[in-house]
Amino acid sequence: MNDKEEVTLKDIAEVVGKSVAAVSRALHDYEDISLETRIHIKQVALEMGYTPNLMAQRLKKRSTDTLGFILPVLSPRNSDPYFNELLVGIANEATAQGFDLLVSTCTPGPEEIQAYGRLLTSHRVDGMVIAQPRQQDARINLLLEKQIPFVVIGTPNLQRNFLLVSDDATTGAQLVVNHLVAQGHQKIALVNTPPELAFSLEYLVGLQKAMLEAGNAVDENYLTACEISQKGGYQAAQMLLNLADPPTAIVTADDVIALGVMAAVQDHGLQIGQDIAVTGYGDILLAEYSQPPLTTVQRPTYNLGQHACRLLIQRLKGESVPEEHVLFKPSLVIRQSSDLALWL
Amino acid sequence: MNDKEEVTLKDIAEVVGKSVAAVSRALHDYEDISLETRIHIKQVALEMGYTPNLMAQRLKKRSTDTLGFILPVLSPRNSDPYFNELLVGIANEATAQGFDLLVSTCTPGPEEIQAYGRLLTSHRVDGMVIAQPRQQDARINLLLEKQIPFVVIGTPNLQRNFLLVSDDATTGAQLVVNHLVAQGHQKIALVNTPPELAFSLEYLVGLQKAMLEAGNAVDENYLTACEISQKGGYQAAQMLLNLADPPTAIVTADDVIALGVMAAVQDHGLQIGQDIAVTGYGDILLAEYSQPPLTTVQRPTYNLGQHACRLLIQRLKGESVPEEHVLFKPSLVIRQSSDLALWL
DNA sequence: TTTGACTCCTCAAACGTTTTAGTTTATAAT
DNA sequence: ATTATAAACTAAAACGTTTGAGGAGTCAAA
Repeated sequence: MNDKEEVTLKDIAEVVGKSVAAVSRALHDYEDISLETRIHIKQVALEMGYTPNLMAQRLKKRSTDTLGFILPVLSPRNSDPYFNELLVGIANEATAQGFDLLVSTCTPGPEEIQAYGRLLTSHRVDGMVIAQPRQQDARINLLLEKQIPFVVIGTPNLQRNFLLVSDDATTGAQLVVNHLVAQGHQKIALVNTPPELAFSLEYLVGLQKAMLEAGNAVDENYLTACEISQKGGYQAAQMLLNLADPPTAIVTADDVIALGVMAAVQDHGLQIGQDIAVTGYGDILLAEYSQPPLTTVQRPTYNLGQHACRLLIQRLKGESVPEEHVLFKPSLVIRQSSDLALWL
Repeated sequence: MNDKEEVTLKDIAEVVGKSVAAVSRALHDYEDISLETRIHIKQVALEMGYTPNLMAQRLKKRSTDTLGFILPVLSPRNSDPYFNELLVGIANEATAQGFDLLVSTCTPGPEEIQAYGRLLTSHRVDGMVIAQPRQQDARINLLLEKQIPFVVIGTPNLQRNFLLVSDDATTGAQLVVNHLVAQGHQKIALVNTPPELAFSLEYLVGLQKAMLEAGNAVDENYLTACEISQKGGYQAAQMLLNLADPPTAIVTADDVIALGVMAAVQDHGLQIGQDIAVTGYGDILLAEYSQPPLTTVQRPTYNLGQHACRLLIQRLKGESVPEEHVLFKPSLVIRQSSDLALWL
């Protein structure tokens, strides 16, 4: 009846006529409580609708069974589908393992590190998930310094001792370039993600490597970058298309950018996939339904999140983590934005 | 040096030679501690790098300053941009107000209610944010029954005593239909969201009302619905286009659905915006960059999340909440998918 | 000298657990 | 009759904080 009164161990203890300690031990299946009593206590606990007070447990155990994840947000409206899929992967795995997930947002920049500090302070979380690492990542330094367990979801070009789950951007870029070269393209331009991202370097390396192997020169004017948004892609593409000698293919380092590029190309009066090829990276759901459908590199985003979370929890539980670095291989998804043969 | 040792009130008390109680009171600016002492204690606390142990505070205060939000996820890959924008709005506001946000995921269905139960149990969160309410919403019943504070982000057609922030789908639908009628359309079809959503009913009502006012008959065959995904929209559109007397305009209740519809229309060899009009709802970022740009109803998603969060926190803090229901007015964004004049 | 008021502080309980170090009782071995 | 062993439990401390009640000291008024 008395809905608002929480049932505590003490209440149970009174009912069964045992000590609080006995009740606690019984519920945790300690062998030094007789089986009979254990069963009885559990029964009573169930009947009384007992649920342990998490805060008390956490205070005592000095751990929170909670992970933290900070969503980088460029602007209120702008949120990358990549992070959502990642978030779902992380959240699902955390839930499956009985962990809570604390999500915060912040715009990348100087205050970002404060947001992290806030979360790390006061035993709010046991560990953190870091996405989209940068070349010099203050967040990683902070976590290393504070000795908070964490896992990074990013690219393998980070050499440090921490858990890392990544896709292989270099290979991804090579797959794209090889495909375009096979389609007869020589004038291949790049719209990369911002240079401070660890990803960007790797993608650029892959592109250059593949171009070199194909005996294709890399035109400096063709190498651009922009923030990860349609707008950024749109503007970058405009620039490329206005060059004296415009490219015949535009490789982008992100599907969201590619969508912007495609809009610019179309506004320029060109036919995507016929006059000019466009490719993306990530294979977000929209890639398949864009007009025309976008050739892109499939990144196992959900699995990245899931696996990262799993690794982090393993480490938190003190289990030995089999591999510190896990690398997912990308694959190319060829659609009409880059393949003439598909237009028939 | 001793990095891992947390500074506690006791440590400070020893240093300043006062009691733990005095330190606690000083840090909370109690008047019964002399100003001098207060300043001194705060100074020392700062120097020692004291941060309160949140779990201890929460245990004592019996509140967590944490909100819960459960992301409905149709499938691992499929996550609606709407929820992300909502999430960002909620998370930003929560952070701004010093609240934590616990995010969980679940697929709508029978186990969903367990996910909610898990979060509500054990003082994990002080309040919940519910999005995308349904006609008979078990979640809302659960929360009412358990007497947990919550806010619903949805549509105003829910008559109950709880905090509610909503956009006006009925008006949104009317705006769309009026626009299409003005464009000369008579054969207007609807691809609605699933009927169990509170939103769907309201959208349908708006559409019917506007049609009636325009003296337009509503053809039963034109009224369809599907899950919120491109695929769903694609299939629904295929059906509509294969009718003996296909519509000249397809109104959808969600931008994501609209993107699928557009793909189907194009695969059908029709020119969107010229042969047939397509509209969406939500004005997600992609709507502007789709090909052609999508006419849609602008929903202030970020603000919905932000405002809902603000209301909930107000209630949790015991402040009186000015209005129980807040209604945001939608506006129509006309783009080429529905307006011939824009094609010149 | 008592009384009261005021200032500045301390005591100790409380929040709900978990866990260490026992205690009690019964039974078995010496 | 003593001692060891085991089984089934309990008392109490601990986690770090907050808070109501109260105490010591000072000062002024009666």
